[in-house]
Amino acid sequence: MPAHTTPADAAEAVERQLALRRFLLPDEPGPPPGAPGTVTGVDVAYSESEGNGPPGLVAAAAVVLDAVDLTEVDRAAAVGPVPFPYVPGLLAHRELPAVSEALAGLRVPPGLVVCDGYGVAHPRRFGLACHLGVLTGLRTIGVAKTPFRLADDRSGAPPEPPGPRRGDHAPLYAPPIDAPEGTAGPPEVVGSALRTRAGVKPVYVSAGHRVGLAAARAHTLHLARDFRLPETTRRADRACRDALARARAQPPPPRRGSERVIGTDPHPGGRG
DNA sequence: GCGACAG
DNA sequence: ATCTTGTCGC
Repeated sequence: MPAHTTPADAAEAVERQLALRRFLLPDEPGPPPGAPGTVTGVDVAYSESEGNGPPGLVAAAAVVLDAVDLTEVDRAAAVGPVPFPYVPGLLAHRELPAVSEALAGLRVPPGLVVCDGYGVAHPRRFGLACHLGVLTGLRTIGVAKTPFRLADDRSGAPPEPPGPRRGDHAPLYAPPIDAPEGTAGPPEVVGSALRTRAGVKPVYVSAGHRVGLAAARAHTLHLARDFRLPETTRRADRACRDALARARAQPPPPRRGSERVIGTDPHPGGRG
């Protein structure tokens, strides 16, 4: 699989998604939650691009946990200039260059990768979790903190909330994609609003690469036993913030190719 | 045309 | 995501 190159604009970014989507693999029986192995969390943090001051930076971190006791096994980070503007539906092009770099820096197999965002619960069924999976070949799932407007109607109505108990879940629907010609079939289930803790807002789970929705939910529940978010996401969030803080304190070293800077593509382009 | 819109 | 004041609770 070719390395992710930064699209010149939104149209090109969408084309890239549609092309890569062909390589997305379906559910496959992987290690069940808690089975011996590793599970990895990835996340990114940004620094403000203050006019003529500091350039916009994106720091990514990958934290590997022991799948049995959730203790940390390894971690890696990467920092580089923000390669693409924030556009709903195109998040992968903004975050994945740094995330891939961080994953490449790990010394142990990542196992299942838990992303902070969506998988197939996406306008084109190719959220960042799917994108990362296709790029790396790793098994991935997406766990987002807020709902995405995928409603089959324009009411703007949020997803139906899941039941009140931990483990309760409700379907996330989206209009059919790949509809031949106005063949607007029934809405499809693309994810789940999952209650990981009683009395707390749900998280939004969707399948990524080589992992189905049921397995994605099961893993999420296992990783989010004591908190609303998966332990993987919590650790990665902390790690990328730390990495960003270190990068800001120690600006880019002289050009000697020692510290690899990534995403050097200028011309981010804009929206439509 | 206008609003909504993962992180 | 990031920026912020303030409040509640262990």
